[in-house]
Amino acid sequence: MRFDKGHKENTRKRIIDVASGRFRKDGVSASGLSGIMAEAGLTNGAFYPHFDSKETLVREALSSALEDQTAQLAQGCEEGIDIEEAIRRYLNLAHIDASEEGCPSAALLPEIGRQPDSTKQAYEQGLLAYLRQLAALLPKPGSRQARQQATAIFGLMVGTLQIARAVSDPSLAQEIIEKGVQAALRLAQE
Amino acid sequence: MRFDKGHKENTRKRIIDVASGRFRKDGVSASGLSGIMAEAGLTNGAFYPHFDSKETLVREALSSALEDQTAQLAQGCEEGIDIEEAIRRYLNLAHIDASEEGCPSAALLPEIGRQPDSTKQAYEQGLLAYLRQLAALLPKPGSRQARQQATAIFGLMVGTLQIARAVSDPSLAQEIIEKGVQAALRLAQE
Amino acid sequence: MRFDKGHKENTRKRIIDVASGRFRKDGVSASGLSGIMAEAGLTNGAFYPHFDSKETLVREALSSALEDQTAQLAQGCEEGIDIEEAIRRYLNLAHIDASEEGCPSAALLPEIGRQPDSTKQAYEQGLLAYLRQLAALLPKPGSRQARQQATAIFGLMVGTLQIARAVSDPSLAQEIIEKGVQAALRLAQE
Amino acid sequence: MRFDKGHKENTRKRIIDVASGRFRKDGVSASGLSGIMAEAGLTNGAFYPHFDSKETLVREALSSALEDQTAQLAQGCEEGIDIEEAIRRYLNLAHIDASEEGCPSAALLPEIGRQPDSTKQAYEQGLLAYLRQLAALLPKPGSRQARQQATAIFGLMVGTLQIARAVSDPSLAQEIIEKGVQAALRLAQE
DNA sequence: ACCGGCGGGACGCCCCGTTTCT
DNA sequence: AGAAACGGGGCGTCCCGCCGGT
Repeated sequence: MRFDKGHKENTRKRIIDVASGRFRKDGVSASGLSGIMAEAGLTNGAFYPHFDSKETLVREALSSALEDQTAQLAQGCEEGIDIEEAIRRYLNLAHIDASEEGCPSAALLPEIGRQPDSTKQAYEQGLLAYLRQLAALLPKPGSRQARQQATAIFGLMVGTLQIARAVSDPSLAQEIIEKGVQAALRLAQE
Repeated sequence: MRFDKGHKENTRKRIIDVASGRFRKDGVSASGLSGIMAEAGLTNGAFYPHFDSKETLVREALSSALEDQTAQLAQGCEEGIDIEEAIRRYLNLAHIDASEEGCPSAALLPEIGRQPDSTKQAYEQGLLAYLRQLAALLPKPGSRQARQQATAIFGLMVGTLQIARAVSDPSLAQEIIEKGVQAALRLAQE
Repeated sequence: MRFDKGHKENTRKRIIDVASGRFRKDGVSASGLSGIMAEAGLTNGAFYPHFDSKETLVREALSSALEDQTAQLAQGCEEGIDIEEAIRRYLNLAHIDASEEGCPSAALLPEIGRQPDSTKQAYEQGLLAYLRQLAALLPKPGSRQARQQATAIFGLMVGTLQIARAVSDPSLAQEIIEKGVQAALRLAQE
Repeated sequence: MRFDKGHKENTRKRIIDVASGRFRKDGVSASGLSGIMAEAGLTNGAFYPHFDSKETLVREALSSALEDQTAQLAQGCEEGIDIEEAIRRYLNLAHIDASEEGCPSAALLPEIGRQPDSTKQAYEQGLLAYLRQLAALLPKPGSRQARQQATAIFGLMVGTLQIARAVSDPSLAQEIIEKGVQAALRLAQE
């Protein structure tokens, strides 16, 4: 039946998931609501009962992507991975092409910087949660130093991944990735 | 005749300069040609005698911005700055807000990654020139190692600047910037 | 049972009241059903059990507003007002801004002229009732002449109020109103 | 040839003429730009080089219609018509159905009252010009009294025409019109 | 022949009136 | 009576080409 209890929540989540992927793949301003709704199996008219505006969807999709990312890392932690493994999972050739499911920061940071403050706040929250998780893998987990180390490592990984995505020569991209891994490890060993 | 020789070149350059600033400020897909042409003091119709399409303009504006950035760094080298000063000039509070005249990579990387290959090639060229210039400030200038170090440092700086731009709390931004400077220095000292 | 008998009637009346105000304030075609239902404390889905379509609501809301207007005038008659007082109550500065509760004719006449015949019939009915009430204040109440006089006086008042509402200079509006009062009195004195 | 000198002015005027008719026929908010542009033989994209927004078009179309109306009356004056003839030309059965080419005030007044101030100012200007022309037909042309008389007469005519348009019974409409003519004449004879 | 005025479609986000299923 | 979605249309703006004027 079409209108179960919880149906609306499911639909809403589906829209967010689709948007979250599209935004990362094509960018926010290049992603139209029609395309998102169509991929979610809905028509344009069904958007506004769920969200006030595209801006709201951006905020929610961003938060959702960041939460997923943090959850994935937490999952890794439970599997007992160390910081090196975390870095290698991020700076990974597969990650270059899978922007749709990849790091929202690497895919969207400059555009987030142009969003209204409410969106930036949502990003900030998600980012800090992720950094806490990342810091947990460092030598002195929980310390202020660890969080700052995590920040720098994350900055390096994001920039490196973006550069690797933006060059046209795949072997150059690979080289950049590898060098990024080494530098990240160095930043982690202190 | 009505138009001096070189008039067309000047016009073309003006368009590129304006576009270069707008793209960095608002992003490529969010910048309309009308706005660019208007800011350049021209009408829409004057665009196509100069460029095949928006894509071409993106390529040219990107190259232009990268050349400017490289030239600025070269200027710094002639002034005798060291790598620390170069890093501090890049990771600078002023740079957070001046995206219009700032680093095109920090402003546009994810979008460049979504451009056609010809644009990525143009970016790659400009990037490599910039990295050569940056490597010249490192301990063993010219070495392959220096270039790879430069790549990592640049990745870190780009990522750090973007993150600082995307958070809503200015003091957090400042903290991120500072920690980025220290990490970049560490990457440079080996 | 969940709903008192008469609950449906109450709800229906509430929708009509809200619509009646909104239509006069914003116009029919500029008033959306969602807004009306929201103001009535209901959801969109609750509309169609009460009315076939927006057109039906327009008809009912119009009749309702006209009846209110007639009732108000009847009330005035019982208070013993004369025609001059009736005119002054209508052509009143307060009436300029209170379109939401004011004369539906002044607020909606051109739009009524574009409605389907059924709506026009409803308007005609309400109008004639109002004019009968107005004619009762004239020298020869009940006579055919009185009704025609009332028609002319009402036309004058409606047009005058509309013009006063459409000019941007408040003092000009006031002047128009005053001159309208005098002209209406002259039409009444024969 | 398509791009003569003055071509743009012609196009602009054509859009205004079409809009002026549509607004009077269907109302402002019920008239879409697409329909207007299509009737003008153009596509949607051609609208914005001519006008900033629909609001601007409304203002221009309104002014244009008022000027036409004033010019028609001036033409009548040159033909030597008297005030009675002017009233009869306005309160005319043909005028009921020809709203597209008829009095913009009768067609649009309530909607004008809901427009932004700039539009109301444009209306006010056009209205005053028309009233001056109408006052020229009264006993003491040029006097302040004549202008105020003209205002009242115009209010009466506008209201009467609107009411005649809004009732569904044609014979009732005719009766209203006739009574309106007589009342207008009475207002003029003082 | 260069330049640019002007128009063409398509699509952006937003919201409408309406229907269907619970 | 509510919940949810539909399909279409609102205005605005996009990128781009067809032509005349200088």
